[in-house]
Amino acid sequence: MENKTIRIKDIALKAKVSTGTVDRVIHNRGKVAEKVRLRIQKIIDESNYEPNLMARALGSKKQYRFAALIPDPEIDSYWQGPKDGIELSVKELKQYGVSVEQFIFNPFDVKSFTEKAAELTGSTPDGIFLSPIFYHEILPFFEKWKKADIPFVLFNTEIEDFGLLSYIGQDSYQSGKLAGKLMHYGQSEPCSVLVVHIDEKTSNAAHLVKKETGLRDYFGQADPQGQYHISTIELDRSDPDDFRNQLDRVLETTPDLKHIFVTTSKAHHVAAFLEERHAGHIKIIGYDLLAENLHYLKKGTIGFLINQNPKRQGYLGIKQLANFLVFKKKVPRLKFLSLDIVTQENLSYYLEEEQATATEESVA
Amino acid sequence: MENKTIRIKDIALKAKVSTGTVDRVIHNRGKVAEKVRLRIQKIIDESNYEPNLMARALGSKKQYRFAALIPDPEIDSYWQGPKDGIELSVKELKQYGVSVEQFIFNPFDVKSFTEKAAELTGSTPDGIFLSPIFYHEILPFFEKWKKADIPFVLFNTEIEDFGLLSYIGQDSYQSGKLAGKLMHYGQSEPCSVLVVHIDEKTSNAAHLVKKETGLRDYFGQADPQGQYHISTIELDRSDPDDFRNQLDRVLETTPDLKHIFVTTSKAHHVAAFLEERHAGHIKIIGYDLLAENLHYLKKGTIGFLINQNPKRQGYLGIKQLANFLVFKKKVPRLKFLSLDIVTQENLSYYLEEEQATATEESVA
DNA sequence: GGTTAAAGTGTGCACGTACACACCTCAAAT
DNA sequence: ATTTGAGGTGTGTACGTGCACACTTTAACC
Repeated sequence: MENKTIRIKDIALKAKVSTGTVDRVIHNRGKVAEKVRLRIQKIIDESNYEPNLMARALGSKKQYRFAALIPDPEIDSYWQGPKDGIELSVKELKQYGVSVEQFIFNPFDVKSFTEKAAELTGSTPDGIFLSPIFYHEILPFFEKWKKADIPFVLFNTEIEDFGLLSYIGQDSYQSGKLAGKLMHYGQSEPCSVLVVHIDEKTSNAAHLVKKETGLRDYFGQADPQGQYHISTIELDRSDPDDFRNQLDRVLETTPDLKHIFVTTSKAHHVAAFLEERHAGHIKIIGYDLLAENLHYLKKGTIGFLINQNPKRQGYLGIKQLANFLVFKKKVPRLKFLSLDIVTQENLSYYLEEEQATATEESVA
Repeated sequence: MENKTIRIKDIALKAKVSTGTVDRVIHNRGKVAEKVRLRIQKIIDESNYEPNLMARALGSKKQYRFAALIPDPEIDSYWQGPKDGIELSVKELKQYGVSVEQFIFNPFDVKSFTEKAAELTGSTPDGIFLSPIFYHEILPFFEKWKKADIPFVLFNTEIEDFGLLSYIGQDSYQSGKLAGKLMHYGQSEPCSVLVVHIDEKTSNAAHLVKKETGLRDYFGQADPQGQYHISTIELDRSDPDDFRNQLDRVLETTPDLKHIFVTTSKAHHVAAFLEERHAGHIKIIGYDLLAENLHYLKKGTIGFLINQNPKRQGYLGIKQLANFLVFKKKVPRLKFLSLDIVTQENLSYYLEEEQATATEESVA
């Protein structure tokens, strides 16, 4: 019934004014007599007018410059995903005048991070997209952006309300629980479980701690008698000897170790170690579809990988900014991506998805 | 560098013709001198011109009428997913002049199916989207559509090449393999496994057979000695007594039964039966996030559900038609959706996704 | 050489919105 | 009484493409 799309022209006709005046009311610019403004606004509301985004984009030559602050994929290949996602969304959005400047920093170098963040801030972008992997260092920048009224979207690492527009990523706690479930399912007798944090200090990476807590809480509920024994170690590959020694010690002292949960995307390092030690009875659950991880997933050393959808995070993040700034839509403050369980058997579909997202999506 | 988007006007300028002539070359309509056509085509190719879809949609008042042939969600709630997906995509595509007429049939009544299919054909739509759940009955329609040059997209149930534009759904064989993996993972000693087909005759539902074959092949590889014993039954709820009797017989004769694989979305019926019989040690793997299934997933009777993404199937199917007809893009003949493993722990994200797809997607 | 039709080409408007500019009105200041 | 300026309002063009229409050229025929 409401077949006819209502246009500015129709509103103008109804309100007995020109399209220009309606335009002024819609965009809240220029001068309009209060009486007329009210009359027009009422008609707009009642007719639930929806602007034609295509015509709008066509007529407007406004440019939106976004800035993205991401770690160097050359240094940690995990970050290739978000980067690809960003570039994919740009491809789709450039028709609407959106461009994204990337600021790449070294994830192992705080100075590089702050430098690039400062550089980004200096470029006065219209919107910002970043992974705040250095918690303490990023806070002052949040303040600045807030003052300058530049919306920013976080991804991958969640930080509670600091004036951010929205967060995109996983619920770390819940992913830990899921890892627990996967270990526990089908396990007929209790065993020991090891949690491994690699290459990131838990003091500055709250999401790793959340993952561990999730796992422990799962067993807390599923195994109230505490028959499963859970221990934790922090490893650092910068000292290869220490890396092996620590793991060796665990293997020796924990003969009934059956499962290892690696909270970062570096599960493959643990897998390589286990193969070396011929400990094929121990299964690993880790994160992310890095080529190195997939190698061990196919061999069975890694049982499951939880996909954090890095590409989708990048894609949706930029989309989110565009939805807010370009399309003036309301955006959810929290966007939790699904916790995809990846095994050898369903792997290919998640890899394919990485490539095929482009053609299927569409405006809204 | 390649910053400037190239327009028809630019091409016309370069080729020393008017925009009208370029338009004729692009759309292959009207008369153009061969020499000029080649000259223009060359410039188009070299400049990798991409038409501005917004301007195109704005200027064209062409309407696209699609038709969807789907089972009645009132009768089998699984089909609510595709229906929602269809309506979601329409919401996004109506700006481009796309509308979809739905033809709803009774999935348990062949006559209803053929009737609606005939009705649909009579409406001469520009594109067709359907789930060909009655294999034999749909073939003659394929012929008709092929002759009338109406592209059709299949979903949910795959049928090999019959002139279809593309298929959207899961790789059934692979999903059976995945079910095998999930059963086998962590299972420390061999056991018996039961495959259950409910409410669909395997003779007319090739995808159910594929699932079973996938499961059997998994164990064939993972358990070459054949220590796991796999049996199959076909159930029909239209005869409740027979339903129970058959299951009871299996329980009696198979004391080491640990896993049941239900190949349709009806796992909840088996779960209800198991609870009645207090057979909590048997775990079920089934398909799809129906409310009834979720009930038992949360209680643990159902261990995993494989999500077939019904909503996404509907969404992408219509999108696919639009990509082909409206945006003149090439579309893949096969679009396998991911095999999502759903448990109690990651359930909410797949449910949320059902709602939140709308705002995130965009043209391309 | 003139008529005719077909082949080939150019022009101009429409789509719905944004925005610059021109204009009109009326009161206050000169 | 004229100027000034601000408050209001309308008009027209641009955005890139699709498409109808009008126009020009070419060749063929009597």
